[in-house]
Amino acid sequence: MDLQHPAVAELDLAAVLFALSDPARLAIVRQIATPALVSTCQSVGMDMPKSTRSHHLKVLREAGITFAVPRGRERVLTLRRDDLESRWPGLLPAVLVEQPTVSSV
Amino acid sequence: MDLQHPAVAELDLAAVLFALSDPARLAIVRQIATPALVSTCQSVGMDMPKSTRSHHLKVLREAGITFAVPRGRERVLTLRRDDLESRWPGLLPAVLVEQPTVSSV
DNA sequence: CAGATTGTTCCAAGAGAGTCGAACTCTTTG
DNA sequence: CAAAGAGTTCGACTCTCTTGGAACAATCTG
Repeated sequence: MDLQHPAVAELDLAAVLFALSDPARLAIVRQIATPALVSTCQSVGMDMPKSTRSHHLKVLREAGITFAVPRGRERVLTLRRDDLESRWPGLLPAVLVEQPTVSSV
Repeated sequence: MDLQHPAVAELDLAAVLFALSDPARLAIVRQIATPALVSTCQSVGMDMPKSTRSHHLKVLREAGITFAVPRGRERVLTLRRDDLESRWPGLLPAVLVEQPTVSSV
């Protein structure tokens, strides 16, 4: 059960974009991005079954978007902000921008 | 055969990321992004059958990434840089950054 | 108008992705 | 050691996406 995180040089843009292109995963990423909030595998995406959540977390991890560090029997999730920033500057911040609600004026 | 381009307010981040997450479409976007080069539906992605190309261009257009203007019997393709920039600042430039080749040093 | 060019649409086949229950591993705790 | 908690993996189902040939629509040209 070794956690495999791709190296920075191995990151693939298409894979990163694909991982972020799913609404459920995008929501998870936004939760992890929330400061002053320690995310674990089960603290995010609590609206879905754990097998589904585990699947999405795997996609994010293998794309190089998240980092999972075991702590006790859980895993602390963080975003690989610096790695992503060094590879595609501005990409992650752009995606994390709060979406403006469509107002009628 | 009316070309439907979504309005800026209707742009969906997940849809945009999904459209960009395909290597073939990403290559097409990079070609269209090339300055001093007028792109048309058949000048891009010449390595694939035209029905496949048409499909990818439709995905990009409906996601709001490209704009197609009829000119004679062809269509001139442009990127909706300003629209995307106003919605997710920095996103498109980040994606268009030239990928560094993985060198062994 | 006939023919060539540009691009779309339709259809079918194959591959891929999302969902989720059930069984499993690993770790902490009593 | 037994039980509970956190995550993963497996398998099956469904749905979507990609691909590409063939037929079609629209436009320019001779």
